[in-house]
Amino acid sequence: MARAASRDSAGEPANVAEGPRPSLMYAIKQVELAARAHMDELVKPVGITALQYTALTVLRRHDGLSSAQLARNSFVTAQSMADMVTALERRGLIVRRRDPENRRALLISLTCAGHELLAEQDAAMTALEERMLADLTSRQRLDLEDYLNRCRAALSDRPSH
Amino acid sequence: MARAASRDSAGEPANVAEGPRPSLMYAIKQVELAARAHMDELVKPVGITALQYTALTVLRRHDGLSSAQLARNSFVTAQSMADMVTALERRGLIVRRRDPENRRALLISLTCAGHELLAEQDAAMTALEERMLADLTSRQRLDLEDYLNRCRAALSDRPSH
DNA sequence: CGCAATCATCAGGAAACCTGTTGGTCACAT
DNA sequence: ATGTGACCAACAGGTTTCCTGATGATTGCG
Repeated sequence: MARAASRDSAGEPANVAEGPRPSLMYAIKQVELAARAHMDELVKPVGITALQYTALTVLRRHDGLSSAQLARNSFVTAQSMADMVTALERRGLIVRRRDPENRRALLISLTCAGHELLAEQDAAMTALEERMLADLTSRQRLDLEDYLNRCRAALSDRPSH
Repeated sequence: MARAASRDSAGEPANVAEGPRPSLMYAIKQVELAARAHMDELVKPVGITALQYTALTVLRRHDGLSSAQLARNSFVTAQSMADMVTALERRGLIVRRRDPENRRALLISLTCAGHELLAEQDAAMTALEERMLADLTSRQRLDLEDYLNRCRAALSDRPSH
């Protein structure tokens, strides 16, 4: 394994040349990296990556998305998402069918196998999130989610008018 | 461009099959993805990626880290980090020298060019973070940082004892 | 009808990961 | 002092994820 952050570079070291530098974006990235590392270990036995798992959960919530919509949701190009979609399709976790109302698009749905795979992971993922939030009160968790949603909205494009 | 999340898959759509599913890890990931997309656009003219930029900022705060320490900080293997380190070295943004007290390790430092590159990006990065936090009060920003740090700590290895 | 926008996809390539292995160095306990 | 194990860097070889650029099919609209 040896993936976990050991003790050396953690904590607050000695030679910090402090400044009024962006710190919150870095804090978010650190939490995301740590969470993703744990997620990767959880889903590795199933043979998918944390990225693929996330895409599957998005499809569970929003059945019938197209590959292009999925790509925008993850801030990648349609070509990048196509790689992952074909991989998931080859594994039999999703199926695609022509949109009857828009013959350009292929709508993606989870297969039974896809639903089952997600269901098997739910408990572990909930436990992981619970571990992450263990130090926070219910009130603080709600606030955190609210703050994060506001950050996401603020970063949406559409600078003005 | 065309990288920004358009309006279709955003917002709260119709067919949400809601459940008590992990939501905060997903919220964090979404903010990180959005921030990274913006960062990538900012540093693209300089010819580095958001990942490389982040590594440089880590080195600015902690001069003299080894490649292995850097790897742990980013939750990747030493081999993965080696790719990026050699890229940054080839570009003249960092230098490596043998640790006099531990002849295994190579300590990494920013070059003048590396420091200058970071200095040029500081204003834009601060502006980006300000935009992200525009909707939050000072108090809420402090709370958000505190909550995130607690999440990161809770995800650190060392389950018990 | 023509034209721009959108979706999927092919081609080719770069970046960022990985496993596995080797050799050098260090700490520590036989 | 001699293992032995942990650590660091690096080489080899490979996969996944992402990119730009181009193509063809479809759609909506002026």
